[in-house]
Amino acid sequence: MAEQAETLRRTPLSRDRILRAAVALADGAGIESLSMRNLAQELGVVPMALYKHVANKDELLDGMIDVVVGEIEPLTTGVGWQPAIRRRVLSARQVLRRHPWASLAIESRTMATPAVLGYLDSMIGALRAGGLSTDLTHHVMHAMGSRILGFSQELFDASRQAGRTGPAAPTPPASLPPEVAARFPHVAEIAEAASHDDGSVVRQGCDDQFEFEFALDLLLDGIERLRAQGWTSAR
Amino acid sequence: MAEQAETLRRTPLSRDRILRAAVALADGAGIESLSMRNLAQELGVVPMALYKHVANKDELLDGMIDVVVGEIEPLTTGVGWQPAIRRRVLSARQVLRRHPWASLAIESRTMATPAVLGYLDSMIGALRAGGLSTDLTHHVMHAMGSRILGFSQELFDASRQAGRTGPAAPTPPASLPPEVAARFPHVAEIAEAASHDDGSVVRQGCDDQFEFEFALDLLLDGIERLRAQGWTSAR
DNA sequence: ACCTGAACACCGTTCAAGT
DNA sequence: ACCTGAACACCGTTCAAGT
Repeated sequence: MAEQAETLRRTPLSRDRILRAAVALADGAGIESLSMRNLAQELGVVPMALYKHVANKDELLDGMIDVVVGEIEPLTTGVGWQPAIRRRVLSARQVLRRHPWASLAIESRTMATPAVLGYLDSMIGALRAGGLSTDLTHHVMHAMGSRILGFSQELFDASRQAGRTGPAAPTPPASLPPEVAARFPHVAEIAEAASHDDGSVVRQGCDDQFEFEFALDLLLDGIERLRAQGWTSAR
Repeated sequence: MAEQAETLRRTPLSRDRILRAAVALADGAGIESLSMRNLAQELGVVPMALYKHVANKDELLDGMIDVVVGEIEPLTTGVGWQPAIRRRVLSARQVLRRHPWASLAIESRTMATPAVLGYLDSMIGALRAGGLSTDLTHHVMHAMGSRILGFSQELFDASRQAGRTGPAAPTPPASLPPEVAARFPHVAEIAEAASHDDGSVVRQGCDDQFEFEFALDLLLDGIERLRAQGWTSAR
């Protein structure tokens, strides 16, 4: 009877409630814990109940991606294209850091969800408004790749480790085991440099935010140079 | 008895034979068809036989990644750092196009396999030999991200669609459905431009190779400019 | 000591039976 | 008409039983 009371009090299932529970589950327990069965249990319903609101697991993932993309700040108006794009990409990055599973999910899905298209559309609009030709804008969107959505596909990305959550741990380069350092001397050299370049003795690893902004600005500055030169693909 | 003869003729299992069969299976049938059970069947052995040579499925994936990385051309010597890096990255790209499952596999694994470290080590060596400081080299490696291994994380990447194999189909931008075009006008505009910019009437989509090289050169040229300026992070 | 069939603890999803 | 338990066709991996 306590169960009956609980059932009565429980908010009825809805697509929205399912998506928010799924995002919370993936954030908290890792994407590998997100199964239809686990999610149903979390919501206190039978697994099959979910299928009334989402067609299948892929559609669930698409919906979760849309929730995440919806958390990204809108474009700032009244500034140049470069700071506007820069600010929004960095906002996207903050959002993706709150949902570490999302970047892999975005990559493995086909990517045609309305929220993602809307995001891309507004970014393209900002580039066009900044004076980039359709030609340049097109290639720029390709060149930015997933970085336009705030993630970078770094090869050593701690947040990518299965099930990890919370703020990323310092990345490997600092403090390589001696046998690894001997075998890969060039890796060891820059790891050494990275761990000392703030003068501190403590190992610090890499500053993810610095690295992201370095790459972002390398791209944005290069793009601005092409725009100013009137670059065209001239195919 | 025919079975017995077959058994006798059959090459004995080895880690190497397992890895090559796994790569062939993933190439041919898609990564989603790669299960320990399927792989064992392909090799004509019982699933448990695989566990004598690989500890588990993750180690199998690591081994497969090493096979793929081993196919990348060595660095060209006797040219500047920029053409040397450029050539090798483009070689890596060709390899990854033969193994469309590999980029996602690389991203989802932790990435500390010896073959990958060896590859990164030689790339770092080439940058250092080209006169980049350890400081700049470090940030450049982060900025290149997965592009140093030849893949780009584009948001619309046909080769990323589950199970797809062979050369990538032309990417979406050409020929958007009218209702999509109406809702996302900026996306439609550059899609339109892309499908017409060679003067042909036929839709062509995006030239993946062009886009990849555009982004690669945008980065490499920006890096060369920083090197020439004696850039330092000055943290 | 080696090998392997059966079993365990999971999946996503279908479908028929129950209300 | 709606809901759902059981079932189906899979997983990766453990483990004990058989040789």
